[in-house]
Amino acid sequence: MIQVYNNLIHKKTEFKSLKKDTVNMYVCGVTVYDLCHIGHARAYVSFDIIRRYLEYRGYKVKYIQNFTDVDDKIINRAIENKEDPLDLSTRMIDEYFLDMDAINIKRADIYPKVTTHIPEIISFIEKLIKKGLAYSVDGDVYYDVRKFKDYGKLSNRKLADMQAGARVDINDKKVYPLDFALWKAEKENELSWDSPWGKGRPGWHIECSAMSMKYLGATFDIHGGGHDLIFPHHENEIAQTEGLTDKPMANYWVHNGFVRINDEKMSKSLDNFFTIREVLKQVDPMALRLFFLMTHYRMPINYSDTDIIETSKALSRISHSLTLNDLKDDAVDVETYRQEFVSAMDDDFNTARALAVVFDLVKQLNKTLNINYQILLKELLSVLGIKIEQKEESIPKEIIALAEKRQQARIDKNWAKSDEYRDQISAAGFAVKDSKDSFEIIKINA
RNA sequence: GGAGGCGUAGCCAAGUGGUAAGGCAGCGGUCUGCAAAAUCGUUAUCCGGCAGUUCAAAUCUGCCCGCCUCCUCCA
Repeated sequence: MIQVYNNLIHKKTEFKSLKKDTVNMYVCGVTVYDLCHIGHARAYVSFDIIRRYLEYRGYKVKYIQNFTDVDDKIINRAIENKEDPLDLSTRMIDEYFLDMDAINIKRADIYPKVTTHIPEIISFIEKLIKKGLAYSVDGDVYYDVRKFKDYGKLSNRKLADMQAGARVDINDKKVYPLDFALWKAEKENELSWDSPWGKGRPGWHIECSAMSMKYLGATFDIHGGGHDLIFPHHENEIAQTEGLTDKPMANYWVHNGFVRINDEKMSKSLDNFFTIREVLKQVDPMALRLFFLMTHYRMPINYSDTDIIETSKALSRISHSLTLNDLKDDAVDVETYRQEFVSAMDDDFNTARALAVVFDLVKQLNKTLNINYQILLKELLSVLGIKIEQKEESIPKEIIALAEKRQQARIDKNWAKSDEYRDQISAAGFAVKDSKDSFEIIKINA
């Protein structure tokens, strides 16, 4: 039995999909105005794992993830860059895939974009107005938050308490301060579309309601995103969709914890973020993935160079045991390991626990040299999306020549000479690993 | 002010009533000319503090201390 922590009710419950063998999930994607940072990486690794595990357990998963390709940030950045906003967003989508492919995130079934769903968005807004949940003012359209009785149910807050916080926009057009924009009237020559309310563009939240409705229907199984999306984004999505349909939008609301730097939230405004590609210059992409998996997805995770380097060492332990060959094929009990893995993952996708099984398996494989452990290990790693490829490191000819000279010195038992060559090789950034009568050269990661 | 989370070995991190997973580092052994790499073994009488419930608590209750997030765009 799979248990999932549902943020709507703040507890773990048994996972039951609407349709027997299918899971429909929608994960909020990125606003494409810049390169992705490792916070994004964590989010999409988390949901990639959920998706992969559900598939492993026999579900057919339909996975939708949007791109927000029109919003203030994109427009502002495009102005700074003196480039067309849609060129910017298109470019960043390509960059997104480059990063996510590197960390082995399975592609979503559909990546809907705001700019290609304007008619759906407009029609959604029209229905909300018709139902009396939204109103238009001077070309803007706002959601009338007080008309939706469940407003605040996901983030567990009351309208009155939020006003006390008093950090809401002061905007004369709104009837009530917490009302939010569904449609924004065009500002001087900004990117805009025709609508019943004049030229303009969609507000942020409406896209997810309109697009999830289009691809997954009124109610779907899992809605995911970062912890920071709970309010206002997901709260507003619920208001829009459930206000319109009077049905639950999603049965399970799942949110991943933040990546922190020095115990503070990593964010662009604090300027303490690392992009995915910066990190991948330092370590193997799978080390980054493993780093996330070592901590449960709902917990905050502190990022540091030291920690990620430790993780690469753990990763090499796994990769090494995958390279073992000439293994025995005696019958061994492999099922116990598989069951432990499944029970860990069944428990709200507890990858930290699941990895303990993986490492036990590595140890068992090293000890017994039995191929059946290796087969299972490969199976479990693929569920976790850890793809280990035997990289052909290109070793420069001169390094090989040095190593060969050293090997001759070893045969001659000329240890002084041999050590000298080894020093030269390591100075060049390589290490020689000796075995009985041969050697291997590996590149040392800086 | 309102809502929520976290505090477990040197570091990272699971564990939510039955007596502390796993990783990294450290230590000891194997291998090696010596190393490195690899490998095997080992490493918390104890879970922020105090009180309480219980036969039994890291796990439940109360209070306290420390840290973080959300309430504005944000994965």
